[in-house]
Amino acid sequence: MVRSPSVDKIGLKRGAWSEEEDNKLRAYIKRYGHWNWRLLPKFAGLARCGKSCRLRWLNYLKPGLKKGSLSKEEEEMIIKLHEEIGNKWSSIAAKLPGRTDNEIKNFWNSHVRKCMKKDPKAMGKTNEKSQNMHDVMDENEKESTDEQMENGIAATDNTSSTEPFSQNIEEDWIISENGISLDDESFENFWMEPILSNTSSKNFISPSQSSNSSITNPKESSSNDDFFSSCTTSSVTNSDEDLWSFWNEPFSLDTSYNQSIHDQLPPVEEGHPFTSFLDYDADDLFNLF
DNA sequence: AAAGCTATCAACCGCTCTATA
DNA sequence: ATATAGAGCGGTTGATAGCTT
Repeated sequence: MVRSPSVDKIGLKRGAWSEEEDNKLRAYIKRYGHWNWRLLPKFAGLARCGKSCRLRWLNYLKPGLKKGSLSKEEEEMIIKLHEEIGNKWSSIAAKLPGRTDNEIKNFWNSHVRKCMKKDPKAMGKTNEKSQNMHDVMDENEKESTDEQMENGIAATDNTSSTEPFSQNIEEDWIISENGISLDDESFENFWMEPILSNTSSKNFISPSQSSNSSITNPKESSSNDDFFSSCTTSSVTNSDEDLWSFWNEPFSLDTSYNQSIHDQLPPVEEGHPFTSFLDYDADDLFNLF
């Protein structure tokens, strides 16, 4: 079901993702968001291409994804939407919360194949006469439901997960009303692993997506002054807005850790000049990281 | 029990779209 | 208006679990 790991010509890993890689990617995105897929793996300490990271996140790691088989309602919805808009998998996925375009595409392709075997005539008319397809699928559905009933399995509830993410999520993340956050230990590991695993990555880019706005990672700064001067020196072209975004976006994830940092700072209001942040005592801020 | 076949789905590939300089 | 880079999308591939012979 998964590809065997391999390495491409520039040393980037391919194939199945390990749990460690998943954890790194999940932790990084939870902390900083996916501000730049191409650069993200470097900063997250992953030997993967950005595209691979993006796909892994969107199709597997992103919180809120449903795992397990599609429900009958979801299948009907897919058939109906496919009838209306065709192979617009992402558009169909948008109408099915928790489902990915890849999942829907896979479902469609495997079921189309199944239906073609059953009734090749129906498939020739799929687009203009999808009802035929629907009928065939209904028949298939009935059979599978019958099989399930014979085996004593509930036919309708297919939403329960057996995938690694749902098994591990409670251990890896604290789920609260405020969202999902790393517990303290994971957070500490995150600080040490993804960033330090690539010692050449002395800087990280603000999630405000400005490609030239780089701010020194406080943990990597040789001094507090390095960190704060990196926010202000003319060689770094962060605008007030960038700095505002840097300060707010990574910490707007409502993690308990970040919340505790915020709780210890005077409130910073939106639109407030960022320089007011720099009025905070540098040592205090540095220690908070 | 073993070999062959099929279905599933994670992952990759390459093209298109969009934003930015 | 054009070039370029990054993101997104749909098509395809390939490993493997499970089923059939």
